[in-house]
Amino acid sequence: MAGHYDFKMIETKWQEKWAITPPVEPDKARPKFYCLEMFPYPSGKLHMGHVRNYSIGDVIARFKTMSGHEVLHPMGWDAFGLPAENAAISHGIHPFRWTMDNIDRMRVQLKQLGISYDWRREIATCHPGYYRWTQWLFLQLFHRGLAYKKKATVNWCPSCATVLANEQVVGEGVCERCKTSVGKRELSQWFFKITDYAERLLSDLELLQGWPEKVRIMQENWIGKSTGAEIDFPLVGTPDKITVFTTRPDTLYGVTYMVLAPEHPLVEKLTAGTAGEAAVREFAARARAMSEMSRTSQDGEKVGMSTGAFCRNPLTGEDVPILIANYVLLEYGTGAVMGVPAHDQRDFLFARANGYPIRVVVEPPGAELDLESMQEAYEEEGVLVNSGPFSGLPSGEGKKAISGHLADMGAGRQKINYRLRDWLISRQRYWGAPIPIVYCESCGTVPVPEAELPVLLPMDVAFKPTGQSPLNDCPEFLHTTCPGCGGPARRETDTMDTFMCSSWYYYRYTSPRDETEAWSRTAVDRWLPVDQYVGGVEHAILHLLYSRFFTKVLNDAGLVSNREPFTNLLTQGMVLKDGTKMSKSKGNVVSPEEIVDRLGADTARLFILFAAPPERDLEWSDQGVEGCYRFLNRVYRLVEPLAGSLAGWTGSQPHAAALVGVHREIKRLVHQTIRRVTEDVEKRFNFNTAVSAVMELVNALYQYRDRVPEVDRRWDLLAEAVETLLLVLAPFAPHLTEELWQATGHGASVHATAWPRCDEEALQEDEVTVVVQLNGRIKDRVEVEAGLDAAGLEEKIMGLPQVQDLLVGKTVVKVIPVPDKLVNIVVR
RNA sequence: GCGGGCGUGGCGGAAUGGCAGACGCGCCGGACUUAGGAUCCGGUGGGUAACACCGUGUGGGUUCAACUCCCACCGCCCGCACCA
Repeated sequence: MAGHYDFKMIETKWQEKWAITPPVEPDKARPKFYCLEMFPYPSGKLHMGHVRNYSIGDVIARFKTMSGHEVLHPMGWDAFGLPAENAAISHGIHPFRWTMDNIDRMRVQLKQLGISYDWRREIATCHPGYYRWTQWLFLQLFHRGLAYKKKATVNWCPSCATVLANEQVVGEGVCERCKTSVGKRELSQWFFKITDYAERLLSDLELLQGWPEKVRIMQENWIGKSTGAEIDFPLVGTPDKITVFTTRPDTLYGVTYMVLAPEHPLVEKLTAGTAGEAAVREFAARARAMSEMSRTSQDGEKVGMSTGAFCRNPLTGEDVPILIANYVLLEYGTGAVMGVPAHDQRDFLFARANGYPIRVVVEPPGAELDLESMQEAYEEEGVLVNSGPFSGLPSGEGKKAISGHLADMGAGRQKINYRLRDWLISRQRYWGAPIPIVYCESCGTVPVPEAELPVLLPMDVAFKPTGQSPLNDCPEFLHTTCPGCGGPARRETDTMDTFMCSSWYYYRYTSPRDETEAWSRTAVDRWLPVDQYVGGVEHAILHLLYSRFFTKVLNDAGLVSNREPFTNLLTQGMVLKDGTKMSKSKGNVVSPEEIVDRLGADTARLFILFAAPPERDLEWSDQGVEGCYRFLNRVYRLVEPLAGSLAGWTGSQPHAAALVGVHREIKRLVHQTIRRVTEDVEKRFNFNTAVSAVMELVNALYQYRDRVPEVDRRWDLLAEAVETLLLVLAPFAPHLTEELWQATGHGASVHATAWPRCDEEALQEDEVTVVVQLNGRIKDRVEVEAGLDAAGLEEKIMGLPQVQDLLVGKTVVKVIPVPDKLVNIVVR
């Protein structure tokens, strides 16, 4: 395409130069800035979401560098995981080979984008030099009592043939990765006690003021703290009891039945040998099957049946029937609920449908509830009634009084419950970090000593879709000796959830090649916490919560100094095409490779930053990309022909006071642009408006060039303007700006040059346009001297003849002057 | 159901309570040209001959002044979803 700049030549040239001589070298004297983007899974190809993620990160990193920071900006690969193993099963390629080939391809693509990564720090989680430390971390948790193995009913994805953590079951009970409906299995698995940290993970959210509120709220809801009491209901006729968790001990007098989850262990005991045993068992089986299916298909219908047994209300001494019902979950609280139909909507629906009595014990202040006409449970605060000695108390006080009384009786206690479950980290798959544990007949479960790490993943294994780790079929791996007694032992064959590998990688970047420790304490203390983290909101819970958990454990262990890993978080929106997410099946995928090849990396980056603010979803537009390409060409055509003339004027900054007319206006616009771009990048992350500010400057410079005769041009001014243009555009379009920077006579890299400073004096205006309003409606615009105070402005405007004309026949009620902006005259 | 977000030209999007629609795309016109799907210049919310006037999802409210703040509602998107 004639007349277009040769982006291919320029981009290749600078990428090669920067690879040999990085434009910016480390400088410990500068304040640090750790800029991190979520590392990708090496699927084989970059997609537009990656381009967006890394373009945003690169603008921030380059801007911070130019603003005087020493910036850590690393990249790596989240390289363990299922797709590699599935490729092995279906195509016979070894996961290692598949992953490494993908990494090689994607690295090339990333380099073609010109992102300013420090490639010397590149890591891959599947490298033994990395996963050795993932295993070491497992041991740290193990030794602190935070890793344990237990038999449990766990989420099982039949398609991935492995277990999943609760966090990996999404939507209507489907697998986070493959969207297959998740089932249950009874398995002995390794867990991390993240629940020990529930309270701190919750309360420390307050420290994360640099995170989007949305993400903090999502984590808060996920942790799901609820405060209440546990209450014991003795079983009639046996020494056993049923314990319930409730947030409403004030409604204890309203209990008309007790409900157990169908899977509750007491159910068997209560019904053994009774006439209803078979029926109950059948119901429980059916409920279990139903809960495995989509929960929403039940449409919230509440069904249950009696066990025939009774328990005793500890306060009233009343015997209440024990039921089982599908709406009680074994996993939450104690798996048992006291039924208070008058004050809990679920109990209400269940009681109404199944004919259980409803007893009102809380009434709204100054009103009475009528059982007959009640359409729903009354769940609000109120005054206790029908509650023995507690009647008359407001429900808040009733809560305290009743729990206090129960505590005195030994029948209840304060209790805080969390929705958060422990993190299941075992995976029955090959392509992950082996769990460093061996099982010995005489010593039991034995951790592999640190000195023996890494537990290497054997390369020569068979890949079969069995639902068992291929490591089970690998005798060399399986059989080992016990580190304790030296006797024969068997290795753990499960590998770790890949989220474990990605929960600590940002520490490893600080000392990526260290072979003696996971990280150097000095390096971690220098760089952590991450100052800016950028990534998709889809990681709001899983990755970010796990990383916070790890950081707290490491902090407790004295291994890091920071309490939180990521100070500021930017969650970018998705890249859409035709209103929906790009996907192969919809055929609306735009390949970054093709865009870079056809229009260049600078264009691709610029468009993706310009098309929308970062948090919002971005609609891909082929024409919009062309527009950005045109803009960069405009920059090139503006600067390149002037380059020779400008070369002699580098660094010149004509004083604003020495300029008049159009020259002065250009000077002002140059500095307005500096101010706008700086604020948009630094404070608001509004890269779209930053780019538009630069576009306005370019438009103005074209006008200046075309309208000011060559003899009248101020070359010193033009040089300042072009320098500024290149500097503020550099983080967005690093290659073109570097090319033009060199062409205009600069020696050092534009990326190593200091960010321009806004000269306040240059912003000064002599005259401003003031809007004249009548009752808020615009009637006129007037040029007045800048800086007039309110009184001066009012006097000036009211004295104008055209303003007086507007006021003929009207009475001025009030005048509101806003200096340098407007005057609103209120008339009748 | 609960929690969060978003509704502005033909489109993507701008607007510390103070000139709605910056910037870009598209479209229209002009210049240059053998040519233009290159480039440059101008125009472009609706409405009108021109004014007036009407315009930020809908209806209220606060204010001298509301896209912006408050209340109610409608629509779309995201998260959680029988959490006791």
